[in-house]
Amino acid sequence: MRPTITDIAKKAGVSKATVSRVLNKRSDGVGAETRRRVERLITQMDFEPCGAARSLATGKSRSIGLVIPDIADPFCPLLIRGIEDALRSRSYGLFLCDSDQDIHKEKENLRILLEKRVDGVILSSTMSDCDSQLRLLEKREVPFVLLDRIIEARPGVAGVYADNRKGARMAAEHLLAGGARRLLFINGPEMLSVSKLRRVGFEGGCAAAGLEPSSILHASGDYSVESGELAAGTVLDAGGGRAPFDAVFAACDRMAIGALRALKRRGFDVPRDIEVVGFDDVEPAGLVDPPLTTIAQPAFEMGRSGASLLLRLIDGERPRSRIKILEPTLVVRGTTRPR
Amino acid sequence: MRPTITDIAKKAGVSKATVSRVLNKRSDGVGAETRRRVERLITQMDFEPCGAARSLATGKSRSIGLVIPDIADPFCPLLIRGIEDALRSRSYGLFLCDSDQDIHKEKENLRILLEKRVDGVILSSTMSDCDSQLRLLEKREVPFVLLDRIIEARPGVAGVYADNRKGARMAAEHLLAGGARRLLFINGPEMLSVSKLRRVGFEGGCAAAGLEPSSILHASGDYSVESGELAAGTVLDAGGGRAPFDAVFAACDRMAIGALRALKRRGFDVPRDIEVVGFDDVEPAGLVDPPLTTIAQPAFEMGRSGASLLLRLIDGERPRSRIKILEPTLVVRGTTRPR
DNA sequence: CTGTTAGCGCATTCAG
DNA sequence: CTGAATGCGCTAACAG
Repeated sequence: MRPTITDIAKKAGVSKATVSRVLNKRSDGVGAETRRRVERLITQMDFEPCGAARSLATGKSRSIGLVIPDIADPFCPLLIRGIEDALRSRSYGLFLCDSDQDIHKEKENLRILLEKRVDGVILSSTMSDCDSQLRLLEKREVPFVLLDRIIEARPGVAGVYADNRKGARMAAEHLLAGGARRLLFINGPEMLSVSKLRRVGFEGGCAAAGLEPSSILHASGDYSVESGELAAGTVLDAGGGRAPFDAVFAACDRMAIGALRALKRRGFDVPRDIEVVGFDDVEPAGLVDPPLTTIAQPAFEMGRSGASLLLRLIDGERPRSRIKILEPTLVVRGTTRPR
Repeated sequence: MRPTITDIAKKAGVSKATVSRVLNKRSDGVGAETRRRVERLITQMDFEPCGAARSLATGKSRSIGLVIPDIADPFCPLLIRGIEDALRSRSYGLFLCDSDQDIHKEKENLRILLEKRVDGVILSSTMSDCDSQLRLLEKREVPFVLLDRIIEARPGVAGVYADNRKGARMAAEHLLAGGARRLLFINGPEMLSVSKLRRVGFEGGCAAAGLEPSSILHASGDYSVESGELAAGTVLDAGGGRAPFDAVFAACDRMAIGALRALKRRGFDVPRDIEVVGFDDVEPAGLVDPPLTTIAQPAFEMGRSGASLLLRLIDGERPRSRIKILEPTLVVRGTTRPR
């Protein structure tokens, strides 16, 4: 059987309370000699305190939950890395839930997390226009922070995001600076705040440069490579032999990679004939040929600061700024010409 | 405050025991009328049982732990998908731990999981020649299954793997069938069982075709793109203008992609001049140009069956076969010529 | 500095 | 079919 605090106490000839004290590293209340004796026993029997019992007694579980839309998205691992980095020092556990882009599974996952009595939740939601998940969390008074994805009905809640508007604007500016005037914009599902913001930013960037936003060609995909290829391919094929655009901006790298493929398959030279810019800067972006010029999101940092914000909320702090906007950066690679 | 079983019991005018019975869906012991009343209250107050209390009372936590070497490896998400798939139906929680390729962090993670009192552990270990982690688990009698990575000192423990030897042999056969005779083999760290097996398989495949294994050029990397590029580049540059090999097999896709890049940068035409085969079949493999021919591992299935095997062990079953070997498949894409 | 006591929320006997 | 009692392992007052 696993040793319990009682076993240790007996063997050490002290009370459970004393063992508990050394376990929790309380500096006061235990004599140096006693402490050493107990500590020795603890490592000797290699006793590990029962999290469940602790949790029951203290009301905190020392674990948090992470709910993400799709772990297969290469953006996620970076977030998780950042989260783990922030958690490690505090030795918190991380419950991972993939909601598979399904709002029902998302709620179901949240329920499970509540049962597990996680101390807090990091939520990267599948939907922008639904806040019933949040009500659940609030009702239970479980601290949470939104990551990457905004929930529009709740502008004030804690969250960490990239500046999507700005990033998209940077993409527009970069393309325009290269001389492109006929643009194709492949956006993700508009039910995601992220998509909307990127559209607004991109159109804004164009407008600022005197380009009629209505002149922009629009297409949309679901953030997959295939959808990007399909979107670009469709527009291309509708245009007969000549391409109806000379640059494309896709709202994520995967779709940009799809577009790149569509272009190459039809014999266009990227970046000479047509330029391509993506968004995210996930691993595959640097691997395709030519390597993708893209707007990089600081994913690791996003995860890290999201988790540390959550930890602060859990600790009962009331940080002045509960919302953190991270700066995207333009990473120029091979799908745009040198300026 | 969160409602407890006691609150429900009071409001329903029954005892806690009765509420507990309906909570656990015990078919016997509760009248239909009473049951309905309690159920209504439960959803009305939307009460969720406290996992910690349950765990303490029953000795099981309804959650398992997953320890992986590096979540940034694109192979992981697929595993996790499979695991979640198997877990979902049983509504188990999943604790995720990334050990960052560090055996000490791996043990540390295991400790945390033990404290959390997970019902079982899925371990994809960072090292092949170390089994002290396993002793910890065994001492605590926590069921576990190994995933993807073998621990050599423990041939008998439960695990799910791909047939690495066979996969590598298939790679050799494919390359040889294409007429290649001068081979470069870029392997991963030999401290990983997976690497050893792939080497044995590859050399075996060559030998079977009458190719002296000693004639194979060897290089090694750490499973990263950069290391693959470096390895291939070094051999290439040592060979002067002409390549000292006409085909390369890398022990993982990332290194193969790196090799591909090294080749292209030096002006070699893949697959005309030199052929390349990878291993894993992760997402980037299909994205590079030309798309990578590779040996696919059934990662999702690996995760799924690993998790369901673990679940069976947790349930106290003694499955006849505690080891499952999955079949790899050859995926022919663009880095090898048509046969 | 240390021990005693009383729960935390639930499952599980055992009675009725 | 239902209730009362007990304990899971630990922490947190409160005494001494």
